[in-house]
Amino acid sequence: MFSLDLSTELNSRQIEVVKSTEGPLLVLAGAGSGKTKSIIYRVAWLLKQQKVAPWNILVVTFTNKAARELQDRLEKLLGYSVRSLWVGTFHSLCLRILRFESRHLAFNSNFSIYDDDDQKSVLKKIYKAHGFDIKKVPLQKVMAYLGKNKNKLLLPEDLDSMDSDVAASGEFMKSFKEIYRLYQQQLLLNQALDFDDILLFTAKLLQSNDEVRSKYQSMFRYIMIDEYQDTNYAQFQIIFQLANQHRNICVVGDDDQAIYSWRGASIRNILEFERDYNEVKTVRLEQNYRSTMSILDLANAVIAKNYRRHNKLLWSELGRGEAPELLSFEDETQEARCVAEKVFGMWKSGAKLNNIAILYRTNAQSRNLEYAFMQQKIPYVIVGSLYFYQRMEIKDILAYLKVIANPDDNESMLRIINEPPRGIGQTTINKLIAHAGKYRCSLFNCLTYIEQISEINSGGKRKVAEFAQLMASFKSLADKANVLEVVKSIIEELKWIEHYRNSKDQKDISRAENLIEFVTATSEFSERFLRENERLPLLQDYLPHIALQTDLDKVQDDQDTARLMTIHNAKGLEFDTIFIVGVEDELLPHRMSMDAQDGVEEERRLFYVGITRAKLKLCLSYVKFRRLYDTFYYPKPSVFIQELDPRLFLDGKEDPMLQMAPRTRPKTNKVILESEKHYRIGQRVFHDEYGYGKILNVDGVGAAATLTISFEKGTLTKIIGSFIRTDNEA
DNA sequence: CTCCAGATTATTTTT
DNA sequence: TAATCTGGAG
Repeated sequence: MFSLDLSTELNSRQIEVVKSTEGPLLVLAGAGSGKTKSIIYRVAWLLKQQKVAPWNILVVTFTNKAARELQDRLEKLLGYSVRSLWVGTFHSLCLRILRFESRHLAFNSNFSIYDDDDQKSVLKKIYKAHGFDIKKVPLQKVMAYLGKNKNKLLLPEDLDSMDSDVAASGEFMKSFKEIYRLYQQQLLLNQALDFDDILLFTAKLLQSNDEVRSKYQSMFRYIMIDEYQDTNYAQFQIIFQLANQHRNICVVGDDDQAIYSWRGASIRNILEFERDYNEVKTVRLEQNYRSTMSILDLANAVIAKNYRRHNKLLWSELGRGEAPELLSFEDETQEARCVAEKVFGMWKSGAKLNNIAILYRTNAQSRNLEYAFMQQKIPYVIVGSLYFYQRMEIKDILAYLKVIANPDDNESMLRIINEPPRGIGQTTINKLIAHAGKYRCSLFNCLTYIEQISEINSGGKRKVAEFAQLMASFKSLADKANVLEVVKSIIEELKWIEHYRNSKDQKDISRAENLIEFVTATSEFSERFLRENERLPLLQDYLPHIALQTDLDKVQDDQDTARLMTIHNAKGLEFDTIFIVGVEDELLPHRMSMDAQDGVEEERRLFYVGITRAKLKLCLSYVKFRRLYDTFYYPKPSVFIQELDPRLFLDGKEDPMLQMAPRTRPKTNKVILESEKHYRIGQRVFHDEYGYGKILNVDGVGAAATLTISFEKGTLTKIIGSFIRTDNEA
């Protein structure tokens, strides 16, 4: 008889997490404190000891990868597979609910899912059709606001009754509301949801429909949420609704690792869990099983400077270890070269490259590193830079699949109607769009009676008819055949591989390879689906799965290559050796986040996340000279370092840079000296006549510099530095 | 449709 | 600075 041996595997706090199954439980789990392990044992305990049925348990993770890993480790522990357990991301959970409950919605169950690119292209069409000015209503800002509002569960009609957002001026808000309304209308017409809608409509459905709510409430007797610090309001509401009957909700997280507030995540959720749910039991996991004490001392010292946090102190029994190193370099090139040399040295003395990671704040920083690694001939991979499913050719074939499953999806239809080129030109397409708009039908629908559309000339008609026939044949295949057959058939019929292979462009060659990889991925899905469900995987089974996949995260783990990535991407990972480069003011903390206290605190958490990835060795570095676009400047070491006791670092000797002695340097063209520099790109400034604005470019030095400034009232102009004021002067 | 030149824009991005 | 996007011309 299987029994769970908790005491040999877990510490007393972790056991408390496992056994406190009834009522709300808040687990404050520091970095590396074995929280995933605790969750896994908790699920196993519920299943084995409490005899809870697997379908009564819901575990929500933040990434597909984490979900898969959790499921795998659980099955390993139990020794058998538990299929009916609900393990997944918020989006996958919500997608399942929405598809199943579609009769309560304005969408049919085959709705498409739009990613950011699709979203952008829908918005652009709205701009064009309704004459919105991209200068006055920036697309970026609109997209950010769309997300913000949806994450707060605010639909266009909710905005009217509210006072407009303080940060946005009246005119922007007026246009935004209109665009938001039109955008939702467009999505409905296309039978599509964007990522935020998936959460939004699930939350709304659970709030408004008693029948649906109580069905899921009674189903989910035990709920566990990982990475609770990164949940947003919509996710909070979903969980709040689901947990309201049994109230056996366990949230696990670390407020110190909240680094996604700019995506709508609210640190409030974890800070105020105790207020949201009464009679909460709180368990702190502070013992770290990852890093040596000298690394944890640094981590503790860094994060202690934050105000808005639950107090925690990490400790481990792994010994003091080597003290973190703090290095300074002349410039980025030297920094990159030295990091590469160090990595090379470790590699030669037997270290595994896949135990080494180099972390940076912005993607742009990877270039120097890549170059240095290439020079040293060190194998490396950049983690998470290019997303497989975001590639052009992959999005193309996905668009085919989407249209076949959901004929109302005009957005995808427009993407493929002439891809690969089949002689259906813009003129014909415009006529089709006009016709579809006039008769309120989908483009797909128009294709089927193309002969009756008099505006289109006979050549166009013939081409369109051919295309319509092709799509019809795909559709009938998709109704009954394995999705793998559908994918293969599309690629073959369109002669896609040949099309790319015949091209002289190197990019097209790799596109052909990507298509083949897509077939492989489909085939893997098909096999697994057959095994688990004992029936043929249809297109409808594949699309929801694939829509939520971001990366084809396989290969990498086993290859012995050094890892380069942003600090954000390093979250949840661990390495023997960590380098963090560019630990400078205006880079970490990033200049764009330095205006607000909250922004700086989040940057500090980001730094903390980076530090706590290291198991044995940590090396931080900054440079004295850096280039930003066409401007040169002398950065200071990050405040996050300056505010620390230097003895936390190797040698502990005072770096001259850290004492901030005034430096004298030869004047070079375009170089802005620290002592003279008053203005930086992105800085917020004030002008008596124009009001507040943001510096777009700095030409020259000090008060005499010519500044290009975009003022919030809409003026864009060049001004001599002495005519404006900065916040520091105010 | 395709190509080129000028314009534009540059933080992070679990889904 | 440099990469990507856009629109107009051919």
